[in-house]
Amino acid sequence: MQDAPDSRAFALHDHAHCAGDMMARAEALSRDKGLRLTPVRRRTLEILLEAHRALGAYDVLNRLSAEGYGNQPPVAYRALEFLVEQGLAHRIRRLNAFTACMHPGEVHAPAFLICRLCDAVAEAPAAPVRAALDRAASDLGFAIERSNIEALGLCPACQTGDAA
Amino acid sequence: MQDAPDSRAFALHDHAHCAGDMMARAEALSRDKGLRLTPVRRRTLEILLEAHRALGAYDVLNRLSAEGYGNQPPVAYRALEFLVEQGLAHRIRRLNAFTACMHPGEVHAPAFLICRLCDAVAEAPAAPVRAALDRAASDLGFAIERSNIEALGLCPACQTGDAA
DNA sequence: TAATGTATGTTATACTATAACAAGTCAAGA
DNA sequence: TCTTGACTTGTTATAGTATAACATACATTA
Repeated sequence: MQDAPDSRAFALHDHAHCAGDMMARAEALSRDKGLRLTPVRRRTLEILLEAHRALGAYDVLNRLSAEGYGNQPPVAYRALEFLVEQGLAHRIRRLNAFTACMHPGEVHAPAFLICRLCDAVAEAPAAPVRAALDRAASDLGFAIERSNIEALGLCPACQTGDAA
Repeated sequence: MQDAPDSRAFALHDHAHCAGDMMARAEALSRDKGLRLTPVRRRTLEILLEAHRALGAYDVLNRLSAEGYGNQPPVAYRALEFLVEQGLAHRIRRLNAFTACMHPGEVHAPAFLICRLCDAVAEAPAAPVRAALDRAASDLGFAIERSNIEALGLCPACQTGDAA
């Protein structure tokens, strides 16, 4: 969980800018919704944005505790849970990890594309996927509240030099 | 992980029959592919079919060891891994659990509908979902090898008496 | 400022999963 | 038949993930 390339949408871009932008959006969102984006929570989100890849709860915890926050699991889990509930982060179950949301505030049902070689995680737009899923569910009379759509495979970069 | 109603497709049906049918298909599949459906593996599949819901690895392990098989985690994990690889069972990541596949042999990319009240798990046909996911992935140049599509919500039964 | 709800910190423990090695099984070829 | 090699099972040990429960601190509002 410590070493993976800095790639999220499998494309080069300006980290500092996208991270700053996300933080600004998170601030605005919290203000609007009357949420408390406390120091631990804010810092947790920053950590996810800086890492720019999926981090395990204990990775986050290590960083938090190194900065003077609590050093027990619930500290990280609670902050992460808050972020996920508010749509500021996502949980990648396949990796037992968390990642900052790249489209906070927007209604979206993301699909995650996980490269099995480099561990990069991309948040793909998945409105059509979610629509198809809703249809499949309603055919069975099931009402979806939340969904996890995750795919494992090879990112563009790893397909070319495909060693596996 | 011990108490949940016997429901998979949110519909009444003949367990004994569907379980027997699945075992027969598993046998045939193994013969055809030259696989070794050993006693532990066979029994593990039967356990999943009998439970008729998602079971944790340790639930399976308890049952196996009660019947004289090994009582250490790898025993269950290996049998379950085999079944998943052969398409005879599925792993439900959201529940850290496993469930027998209801369509072994057929090519299918299932979506799992998980009721948050009664924990029932349905394997929904999801070809259109998978197709949409493939499209979203290929737009980003990502090649999907395996996918997990899971949704949390309310099953038909729990929607009516909705206590939550 | 007292009361109330929320957030954080801590202790302890529960749950999930795998690495590594030993021993047994089985089938194919020497 | 014997042996080899691949595979399966069993076991020990440990790693990794997650939450319950309680105590303390903070913030908001009555």
